[in-house]
Amino acid sequence: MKTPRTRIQKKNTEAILEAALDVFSAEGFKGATLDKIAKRAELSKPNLLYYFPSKEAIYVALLGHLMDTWMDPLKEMRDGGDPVEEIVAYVLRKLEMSRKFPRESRLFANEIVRGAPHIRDMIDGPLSELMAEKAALIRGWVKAGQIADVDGYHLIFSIWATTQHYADFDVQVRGLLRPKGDAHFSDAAKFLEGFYRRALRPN
Amino acid sequence: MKTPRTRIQKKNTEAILEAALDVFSAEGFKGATLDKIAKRAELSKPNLLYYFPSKEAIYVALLGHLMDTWMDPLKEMRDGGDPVEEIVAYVLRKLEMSRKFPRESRLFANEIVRGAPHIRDMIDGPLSELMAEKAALIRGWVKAGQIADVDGYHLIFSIWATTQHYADFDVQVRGLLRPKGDAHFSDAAKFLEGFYRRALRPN
DNA sequence: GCCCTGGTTGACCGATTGGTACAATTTTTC
DNA sequence: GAAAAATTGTACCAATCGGTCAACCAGGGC
Repeated sequence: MKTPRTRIQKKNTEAILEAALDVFSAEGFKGATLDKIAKRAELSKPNLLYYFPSKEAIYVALLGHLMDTWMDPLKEMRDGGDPVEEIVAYVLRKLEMSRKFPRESRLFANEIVRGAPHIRDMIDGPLSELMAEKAALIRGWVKAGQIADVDGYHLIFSIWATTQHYADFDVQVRGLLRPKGDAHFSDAAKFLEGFYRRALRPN
Repeated sequence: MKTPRTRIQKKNTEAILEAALDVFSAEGFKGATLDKIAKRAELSKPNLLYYFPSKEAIYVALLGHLMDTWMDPLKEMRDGGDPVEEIVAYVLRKLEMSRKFPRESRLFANEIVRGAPHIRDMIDGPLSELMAEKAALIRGWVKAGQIADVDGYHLIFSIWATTQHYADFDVQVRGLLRPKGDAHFSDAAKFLEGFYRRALRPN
């Protein structure tokens, strides 16, 4: 279903993708069933397969749409003002993504844990290039003495890990922070901001 | 299968759990099948169900055995020498676990992402208590001015996230670090050690 | 030899699943 | 408003999966 031609097509494909995101992110690819997706989208199962050729096609459509928005925050980390603030801003942007799009984060996590069978070429291609570019940017900052001596790749890994943790391991975080209720995202922001600022401060 | 009574029982239950760890960690609970586990354990499917009452029982047995060893490194973080070194040592211990037991880490990640349906009581119980204890320990270090002002819970979350990332997202890490080959765990150790040391240094 | 207990298996079953056939219906187009 | 195209639900199929069952085997003690 590449170019929706009618209003009803657009509405239904959107409903399907929305429902599929719900189900796939909660149950994984194998755990999700077309019946569950159909029910949540308020469509019949054959109707799903009228808009998408297969279960896998729905999944791939979701992942494809996701990858771009997932890489955007990193693209915005540029050479400009204070490098430390630039990186901290990226951390907070990424954490905000975890807060606003936890389902997308879990879908992505699921795919990677399973060996990324559907997006391997994305990782080896566009993501790899973006990563190399930003790692080089960080290397430049290090050489200029503007931030502490860190490896760009592992710094970015640590940012991904710490921020996505709040989406992917949400149940654990909430379970352990229960007395504190629901305000843990702003606590996390405060912690990460201070943490990265101290760790990156030159000298 | 609580207490293996014969030699052959012990051998087979171990073979089953080993094979199940392989399959469950790679494909998730739903994605794993008894046939795959049986084949990898070189046993017949009914034979599996002679030793374990159900697929879920195998899974639960794995998780139960895992939780303890997973919490051990944190237990060892005690009040003693330099708090910064104590925390850094914990980070490296945890990273070493990711290197040596990636399947266990992925199994755990899978369970949590899915909402931890089988180990929720473990999280709300023993893990919660351990976490509270260690968070209090960290709070003490902060109040004594021995480490920077950080929240204990979020510090521990960040350690879990950064270290487990190398096991759970192994495919992505390897894909992006490809030119560097396989030695990325020692690079990660160096990065994390410097990172946490700088971020935790008092003042 | 014989038995007995632990261990093993091929054949099978019911439930679920992804996907299809097709007729019925609605919407668009002229 | 009728023909054409797009959309939708009912019934169904083949494959797969977790689990069962009755029969069978191994080998040590008598």
